[in-house]
Amino acid sequence: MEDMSEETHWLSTEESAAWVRLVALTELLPGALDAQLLRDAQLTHFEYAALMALAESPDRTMRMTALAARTNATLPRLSHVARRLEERGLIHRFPCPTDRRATNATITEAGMQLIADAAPGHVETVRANVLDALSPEQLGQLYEIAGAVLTRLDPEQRLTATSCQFSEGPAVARAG
Amino acid sequence: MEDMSEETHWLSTEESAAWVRLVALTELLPGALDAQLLRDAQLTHFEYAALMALAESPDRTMRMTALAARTNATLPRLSHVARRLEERGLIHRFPCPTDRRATNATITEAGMQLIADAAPGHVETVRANVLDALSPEQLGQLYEIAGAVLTRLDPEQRLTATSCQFSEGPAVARAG
DNA sequence: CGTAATCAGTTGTCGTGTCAACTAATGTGC
DNA sequence: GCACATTAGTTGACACGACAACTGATTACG
Repeated sequence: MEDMSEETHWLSTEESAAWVRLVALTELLPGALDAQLLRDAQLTHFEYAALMALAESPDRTMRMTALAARTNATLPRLSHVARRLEERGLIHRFPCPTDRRATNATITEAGMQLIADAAPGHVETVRANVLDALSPEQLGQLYEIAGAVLTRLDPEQRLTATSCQFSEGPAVARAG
Repeated sequence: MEDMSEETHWLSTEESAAWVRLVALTELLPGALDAQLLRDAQLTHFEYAALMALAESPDRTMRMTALAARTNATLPRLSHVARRLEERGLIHRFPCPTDRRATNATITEAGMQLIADAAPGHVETVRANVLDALSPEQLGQLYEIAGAVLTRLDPEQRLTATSCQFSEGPAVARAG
């Protein structure tokens, strides 16, 4: 019963079982992250990630386009989010001196303070919902598996090209 | 340097690396699924999953509340989606005979036809973006890892209590 | 029983993301 | 150098999901 190059290659029992769980995971995890951050810092996980990206950048500043790539956002989405964050005083936007089309965004002191305050609770949520459930071996397996999948989903590695986010002495905690 | 039960236990390098990749995965995968299904069947992945759940149910019928739990939707969300699907003739809603508060939803023949047509492309997308990147060992590891995490995120196993979705002779293909 | 509490579902409002259109600046080719 | 294409970013209109308020039916209880 080989494929005729038109017949669908349906999922095996093992494939289907793993897939169902992965879908459930991707369905539930974002909501859990958003819920905690919204409750404790009035930030979506996306806003938190954007502020983190700025906080970890040289001069705490990034071009809008670079920040959009880093956070997997479209430019219009980032523009809307940036306007709201700026209205809250968490970031500041100013024209790029070298390219007058471009806009730079900087995280403010208030923004640094907010994510510094929010980071511990966020880390705790990550541990409680994910990391604490995994053995050290599984942590490494997850790293490999997610990396393999991201080769397909994110070939240019826009999202994962990052200086470590919470490891060791966190830049945010120091800065706060 | 033990915790004082108030100090944040920051992520290790390994934890941070795995976490960043998992976040990227959960960020990118839903968009990839939605993009293919919207292009080929004008369905979001959520709508597709809801129709699939109906198709696999006895009598192709489910209570709204049960369908909401099965798809991790709030009832208002499902109500809106159901109205749109009904307007497109893909499902049919009618009052439950035994409980006059309740509403039952049935997938129509047109709905069955649509997901039968959409399923091969969807399976192909799942393979191309995820399964083909993993070894058989990794598939099993993913199953275990996602299961462990879901113990935290979905203790009642609402999302994963499912008859296998695409395995073997798929009910949808038979029915279409 | 009859009243209160709960449950099932729908509807309206609002916040957020997507898409298309637009402005403005930079690069390209002849 | 001057059109033309491309790039960076913003804005407005629309679609979808969350939350709250609401209707109507069922259950709990005294």
